[in-house]
Amino acid sequence: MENTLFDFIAKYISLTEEEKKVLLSLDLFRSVKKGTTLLEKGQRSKDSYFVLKGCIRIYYIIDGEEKTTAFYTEMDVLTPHCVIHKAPSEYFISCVEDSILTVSNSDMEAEVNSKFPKFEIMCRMLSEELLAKQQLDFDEFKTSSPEQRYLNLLQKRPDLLHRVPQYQLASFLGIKPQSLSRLRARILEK
Amino acid sequence: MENTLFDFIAKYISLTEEEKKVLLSLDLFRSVKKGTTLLEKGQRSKDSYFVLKGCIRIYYIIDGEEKTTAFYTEMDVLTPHCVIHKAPSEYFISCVEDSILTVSNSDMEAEVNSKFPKFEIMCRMLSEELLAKQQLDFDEFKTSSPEQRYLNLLQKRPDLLHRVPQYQLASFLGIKPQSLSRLRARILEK
DNA sequence: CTTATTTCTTAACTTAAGTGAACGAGTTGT
DNA sequence: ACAACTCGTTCACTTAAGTTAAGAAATAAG
Repeated sequence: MENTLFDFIAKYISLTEEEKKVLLSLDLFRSVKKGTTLLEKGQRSKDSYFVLKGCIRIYYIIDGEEKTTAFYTEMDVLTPHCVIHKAPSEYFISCVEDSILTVSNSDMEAEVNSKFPKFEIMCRMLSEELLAKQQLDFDEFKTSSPEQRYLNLLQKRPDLLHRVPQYQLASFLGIKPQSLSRLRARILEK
Repeated sequence: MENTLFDFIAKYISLTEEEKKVLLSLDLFRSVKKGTTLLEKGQRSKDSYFVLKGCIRIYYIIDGEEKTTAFYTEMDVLTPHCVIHKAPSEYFISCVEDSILTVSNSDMEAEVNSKFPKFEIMCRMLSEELLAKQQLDFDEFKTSSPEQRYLNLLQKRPDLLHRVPQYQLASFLGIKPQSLSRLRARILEK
């Protein structure tokens, strides 16, 4: 479990044993049950998440309807908008499966970053990388139809289709659950 | 012009006169004519852009059709995906209007960052902020209809509607130019 | 095990976006 | 000044997503 975290970090910087100890002393690991709400709309949380195992999602409630816009699975990092912009959260975060996460708050991160410039560098690299990747995802979404998006998801994150309820997948693809059902039936006919 | 840049930087860190001189000595400013292509698909560029004046866009060519997915105007920063991932670019970048930009390459940035940790911090803050903001934009796109997206753009970036050709706006909104025309006519009837 | 609740699918109908084509306005180039 | 081209709009038609509703299947609760 610790190793999953250290392997992830190793993609960006190399840590000494000392530094690893410091990290572990922060007591970051959390087990979270399926269905748990990690962040509510309106809250001013400072917590960021790294998924070691399991799956969490971002969702909105718009006109009384749940709209899931993002899923985070193994090795994904999620820093909520409200943490960065110090404003009440526009969305909810909840646990799709029983999960193991690291939870770190921004004050703590600021302290670690100032003590170990390495971490600052890692954070910069990571967020630059995520920004560029998300840009591509957004572009792909804009330039394709719901059916193409579904087929694309089938290629890129096939696990999601089984791990996650259809109605959450539907809004993730920007459509209604009924449309997703129909779309899948249409594809099978071919 | 230099002041626009320094004002932007001042939102994140404070610079000494010395540091400002170093920045200016890098000769970052460029004037670019409307229609100029800054980045071509397939290129392995290392250049990032900051828009002081004017407008640039990202576009793809898919099945022979131009698909514009993003516009960058005054005070916007653009680091192309290929710079971060060191891979050939998937998209083009071109100048929508005569523009004034700063152009900086990633080697230079790495050097500045290592000499002035302040810059490293600024880059981290900036990309975290952009990532969180883009996440919200993406969410809003997913959860709304083309018409809602258009009305939303009318609120948030009304200037774009006049600065940019309709067919580019259409793909930016995820639809065809004909649909945008129709949609606007529909709104006017109300 | 049975009941209740949630989730998924199907269907009929409505609405809006995609498609192909035509036309006029504006621009560019010769 | 004229032809060529680009861009925006409109129209008729096709296709797919939204909506409303009902029923089947799977899950959770008693």
